[in-house]
Amino acid sequence: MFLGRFSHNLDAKGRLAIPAKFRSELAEGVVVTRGIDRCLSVYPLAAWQTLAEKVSALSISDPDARQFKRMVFAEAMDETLDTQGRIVLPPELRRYAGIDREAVVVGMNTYVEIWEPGRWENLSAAVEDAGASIAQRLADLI
Amino acid sequence: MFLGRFSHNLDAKGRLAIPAKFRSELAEGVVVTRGIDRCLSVYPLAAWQTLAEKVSALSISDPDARQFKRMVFAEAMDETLDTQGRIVLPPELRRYAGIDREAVVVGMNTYVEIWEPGRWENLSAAVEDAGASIAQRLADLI
DNA sequence: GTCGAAGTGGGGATAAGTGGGGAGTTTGGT
DNA sequence: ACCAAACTCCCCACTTATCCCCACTTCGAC
Repeated sequence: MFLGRFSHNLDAKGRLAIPAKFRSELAEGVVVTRGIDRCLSVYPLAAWQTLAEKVSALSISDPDARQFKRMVFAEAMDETLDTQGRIVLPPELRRYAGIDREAVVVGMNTYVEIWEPGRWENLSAAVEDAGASIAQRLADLI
Repeated sequence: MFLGRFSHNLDAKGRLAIPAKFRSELAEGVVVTRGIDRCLSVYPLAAWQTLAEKVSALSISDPDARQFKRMVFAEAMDETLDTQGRIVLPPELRRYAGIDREAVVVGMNTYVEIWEPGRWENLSAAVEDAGASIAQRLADLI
């Protein structure tokens, strides 16, 4: 269960410290890949594997499905936390998310998202204004 | 589990270094053959055998199936990694994929694809804007 | 204030990618 | 049958990147 928001810095080698609270659930390994809205998604290994099976099972004869498959697997990286609880963000993924030195690490219950601070600011500001209506729309789900 | 995208160079002898992360899963031997969309496919030996059975079982009376069968088996090469973790790409397969000096090695979860860099660029540029929808589709699978 | 845990930063050992030399085999021609 | 050319495969060497480890700093708790 990943909860909370943390601001951490990348070092010169592109390493990002994972919040200590998250580490035990990610100790088996993680998969980092592109997320929605230009963030990065970090999945615990077990969660990724169920996801990967579904993607792998897609028809090979459908060109769209082939392309989808390629992007999912080619842009994903599997890693393990280093002894300090950090992961390396490869340059391609940093570019995709616009992350330079600072990053926001966000718990999303079953997985973790990583954001460029400015982008995170914009989105959460937008949500605050629209908060009432969004909440109203989604309240029925509870 | 093959994940990620790597740019490697062929040497003058047509050898290609397999990313170190992939080697343990390919140590038993590999089969290199023509892939879809003018790339090359590299299968671990065990995965190839199950694939070969399926292709073998295709109807011999269907002309398309016969032709597919020929393409798969006639152009396939079985190899083992050399002591440096490299494989040789035979000239016919290089010509098929348009590979000269550089190549992109792509993890596809259960197997590996090898691309000419320009061709890979084109394909990924085509879906670059679709990146968000890919992530969306991925999210829906969770 | 002190202690401990967490975040941050860098040095050095180790492995990976790349390139080339050379022994042993095969191939094809004379 | 012999030789020469081509090929394969193993080994060595160099450069670069990766990872592990150690050390400093900051922050919160007691």
